[in-house]
Parts: sequence; C-alpha cells; structure tokens
Amino acid sequence: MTDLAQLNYAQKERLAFIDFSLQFIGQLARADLVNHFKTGLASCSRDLTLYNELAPANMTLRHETKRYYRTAKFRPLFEHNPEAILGSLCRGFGDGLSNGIHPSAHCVDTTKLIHPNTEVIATLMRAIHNRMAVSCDYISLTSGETSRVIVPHAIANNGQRWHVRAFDMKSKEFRDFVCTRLQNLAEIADPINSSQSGEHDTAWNNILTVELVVHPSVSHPKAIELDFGMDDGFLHLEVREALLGYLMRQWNVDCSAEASLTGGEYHLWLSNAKDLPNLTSMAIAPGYGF
Amino acid sequence: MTDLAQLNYAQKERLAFIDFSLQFIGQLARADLVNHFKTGLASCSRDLTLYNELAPANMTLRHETKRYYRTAKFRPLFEHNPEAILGSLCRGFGDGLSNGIHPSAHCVDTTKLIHPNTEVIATLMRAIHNRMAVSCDYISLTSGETSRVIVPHAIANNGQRWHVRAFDMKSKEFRDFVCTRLQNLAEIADPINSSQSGEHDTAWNNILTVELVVHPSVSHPKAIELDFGMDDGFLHLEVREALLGYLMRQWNVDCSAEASLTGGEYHLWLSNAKDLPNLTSMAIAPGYGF
DNA sequence: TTAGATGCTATCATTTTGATTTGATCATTT
DNA sequence: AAATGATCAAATCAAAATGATAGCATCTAA
Repeated sequence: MTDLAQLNYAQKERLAFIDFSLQFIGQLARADLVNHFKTGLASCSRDLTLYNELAPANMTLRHETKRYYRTAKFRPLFEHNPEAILGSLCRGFGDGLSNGIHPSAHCVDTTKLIHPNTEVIATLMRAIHNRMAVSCDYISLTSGETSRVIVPHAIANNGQRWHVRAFDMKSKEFRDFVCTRLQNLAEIADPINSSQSGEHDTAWNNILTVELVVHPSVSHPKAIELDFGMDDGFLHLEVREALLGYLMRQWNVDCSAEASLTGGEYHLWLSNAKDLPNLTSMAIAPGYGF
Repeated sequence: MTDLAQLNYAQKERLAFIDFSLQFIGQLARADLVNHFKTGLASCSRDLTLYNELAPANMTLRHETKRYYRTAKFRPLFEHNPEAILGSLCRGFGDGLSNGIHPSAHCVDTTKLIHPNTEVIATLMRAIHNRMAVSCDYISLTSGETSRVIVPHAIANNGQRWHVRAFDMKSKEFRDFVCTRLQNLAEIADPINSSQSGEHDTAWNNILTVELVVHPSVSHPKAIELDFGMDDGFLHLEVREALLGYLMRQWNVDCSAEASLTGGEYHLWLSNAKDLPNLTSMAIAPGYGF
C-alpha cells in the first residue's frame, strides 16, 4: 500500500498539483502536468495512476474530452491554505521557480503599486539574520533626506508598505523605515551594541490583546461576523504594540471610546480601547484619543 | 558543462532554495536542505557542488562554522520576484506543499483577519472555469440575507476582501459579492445564458488608464516618488473600471477635481479624474464627485 | 469509416537519489 | 597537546525514479 508520507518531495509536489487543479479548476489533462513540470508523458500517467490509488473517488476520466474531472465525492488529499491558494491562483502555482507560471485570468489580486527592491530586502534580511547594522540614506515624509545608521531586526507589512523595524542611531530609538525609501544601503561589519538588538524593542515585543466587535452602526451585523469568522460577536487578536495602529487603520477599526465615528467604512469597533495604555503607535488609528 | 535549463524540476527547486537562502539569509548548511526537502545528505553535497559549478563566486564554505556563506560577489542564479520573496519569507519557502514550513520570525506580513473558506473558493473557481451558475445565500450589508443564483466569472481582491464578480439573476446585472458572505453554495448544472458570461460585463472588461501624481500637499514628494517607483512624477495605470474605486480607496488616492482633500494619508492624487466618465465603481473613491 | 488526438500499460535504458564509508577541518573538552 | 565530536566532501554501489518508446483503447470530427 502506497502512502503519501513515503513519497519523495518531487512526487508529492506533482500530486499536490493534481489535487489543487481538481479542487480549484475541476479538471486536468496529462498535458497540464507535462507543461508545468516539464516531465515525460509516461511519468504523468504514473502520477495520475498513483493519485488514483491514493484517492480513488476523487477523479474520473472522461474519454469524450480526454481529461480528468473532479467527482462530487472529492476529498482533498492535501491541505491547501486559503491565502496560499489565492496566491497560487493569481500568480501561478510553483513557488521559487519562475517557470510554469500561467496565472488564472479569473483570479486577480490587488494591484501592487509598491515593489520593494530585491537587493534592499536581501541586504536587510541578511543584516537581520547576522545581527549587523547598515548605513543608508533615508527620505522621510517629514524631514526629507538624511544619512543614518540603523540596526534592523524585522520586516513588516503595514497593509500598504513594507517597513523595516530598526534601531535608529540618529534618534537613539526603535523606529519604522519604509523599505522603498531606503537608498545606498551598506552593511557595517562592526558588531552591534546589544542594547540595539530586537530584544530591547519594547513596542515591538509587547503583545497586546485587543477586542474587536461589529460596529454598532452596521445594520446587518451578520455580514461582518461572517467576514471575520466571529463565533460570538467578538474577535480577539494578539498584536504587537508597534503594529497595532497600522492594523486599526488598515481595517478601518473605529478606535473611539464610544464607537462614535460615522461612515460606512467602519465595520469594526475596538471595544477595549479604554483598557489600552496611551500608545504612540495608535496615533494613526481612526478615532483614537479623540 | 552543466546548464540550468537542462536540470529537472526537483533539482532546479533545490538550487533555487540554495540561491534564495544565500541571498536572503546569507548562509546555508547542508542540514537546512535536508530539513526542507527531506533528502539524503549525499544529495545535498551534490546539490551544493552543482550550485558551486554554476555560480562559483556566490558562496564559500567556512570550516569554523561548517556553513556556506554568501560572498560579496554574489549574483543570483534565479530571478526572485519581490512579492513572492516576501511571501516566502513570511510563510516559509515551498508552495503547494505544507511541509518544510519554517517562517521567518523576522518577516511578518499583515494580519489577515478575513479567511475565505476553501470550499467556497473552490466551488466558485470551478463554476468559473466550467461556465456554470451557482445558487447561494448571500448576506448583504444593506439588505441582509437573500437567496440568489449568480453566474461568476472572476475572483478579485479589493485590498481587504476577496470578491466574486458575477451576474446576479435577481438584479439582472453584474455585481460584486464578498466571498465570506456567501453560504450554501450549490452548482447548477444547466448551461448558462451567454448574456450572463463575463464577456458581457462591461464594467469589468473596460480598461481605464488613470494618471496618479504625488499629492500637492506632500512636503517631500521624493519619498512618495520612491515608494511608487515614479520616474517623472507620474504613475500611469491600466485598471478595470469595476475595480478602480477599490484601488483608489485602498491607496488613499485623492480623487477630487482640484486635489482638495486634506489629511496626511493622501499621498496621491488622481490627476485625470475629470477625463473619466461618471463611474458607479468610483462611489467609494475618496473625494470623487464632490 | 477513418484519421487524429489523447489516454493507458509495459518495457528497458538512463538518470537521480539514498546509504555508506573514508578522510578533512575545526571547536571543544580533557 | 591530544582526543572527541560535529559537519563537511568525495567516492562507491544499490535502489528508485524518470524518460523514451511502442502497442493498444477510446472517442471526436472530418
């Protein structure tokens, strides 16, 4: 009896591709496998036979079209993560390799307007992993261009932009820097001071629990409960203090004490706002501290 | 002479993993490869030797640490797409297979609060590919729960939620439905009416060209130009009419005729707003039509 | 009715992989 | 200073996976 766990990486990948295609496209032909994996025809037949052994009820061959079709009894052989799936549908299946990409015309992700530079991300990530500082020029919205030395310890997406969280030698505190506004990065070989490492970034390491509820102004709260998968009307989140403001802004969470913001975009209310300490990260949160 | 193009899929994947690790982590040990691909030790040595043949200047072994390190002369062997990279760093390398996931603690994507149901996405995608209608219950924010029959033709992310674009039999027009608010989906075997197919969705098929410029209120426009990769101060986009409003809202684009919105969140201005026809999709766009 | 496309299976040569052994380097311990 | 242990490389051989090919089945479309 063959078993999924015994198979090697390449075989599992091909079976996952079959599973994915059946589940999300509903059909599959041998040529699709050949196209994607640049494999031989005989292998495809073998893979399809193997898949059929592992999940006999999942697909049937229709000779009229010479394709395999998902059956009504289909049970996925692999667990596909929803976010990863949608990414695969939009970008094409197959991470890491740029070949075999044929994105679906029927699945479009948001238009990405900001594309961090690969070299910048690479340099930052290496500096983070190797605990090194980098020198750079930074163009801030408030103060324009300045040269700095920063000690990065994490990269985070705030919903629109990728930021690097770093100790800033100039201001002597931990700050966020937008990755696309960094230029002329250079690694600095000298070992960093331990007080500049990520462990000392309190706003980053402090995990807050926030409670979100459907905004009282919403006339059909069930819709919002479905969106956010709320069982009992509450959504409890653990969020880094440094990222909380971004999160509230991204999701248009009304952070006023009494849910007093009006406007159709506020679907959620931060119901424990008064329990939270006064946070600088929340300066951008809608309605906070008014 | 070995050549990248000659290698099989599995080998290319392992080389891409080596390339990726060197570029974004800066180092790599044989054990990392074993861990990820569940491969034998001997294979790793072979893969590393092969990588070294293909890119001799990219890495060196340091016996002190028994790891390979990226050299200063590193030239990536594979093209890594920035969005895909950041995804890989956050979620772990290796699409399609859930094994070998060890996401970086130093790269955090936005907190996803909305998780579309895999079955719903699968059913919709199959209906789209097979040009079929589905019956469903939909809970709308304005009118609450209703039963409908829709003919989907695309799935799109509007920046916060995944929508399905579909012909709605009830209203007899093309509309957006939030995927998480769809329940009790059932495929309808009857063939669809051709007037209900995606080709007739004019707001979807109409591609508009929009011109974005840095908002005049920004004091250091260079920062914004860097964010959006503007060469000459302009950003020209081709956008589906049906998605334009979402895009303007997602990026906080001031859509007023004279860039009259105030507020630090408006980094961009839609400079050709007056050239655009009156669009229902733009109802949610900041400042539009005021 | 027949040609053509695409599917399956079987066979065999080739390639890739896994397991094992031997030897090297270097940090750590004795 | 020498022994120990961890991890690397390289070589070898057996096992497994893959590619190529050929013969046959099924169905569509001409």
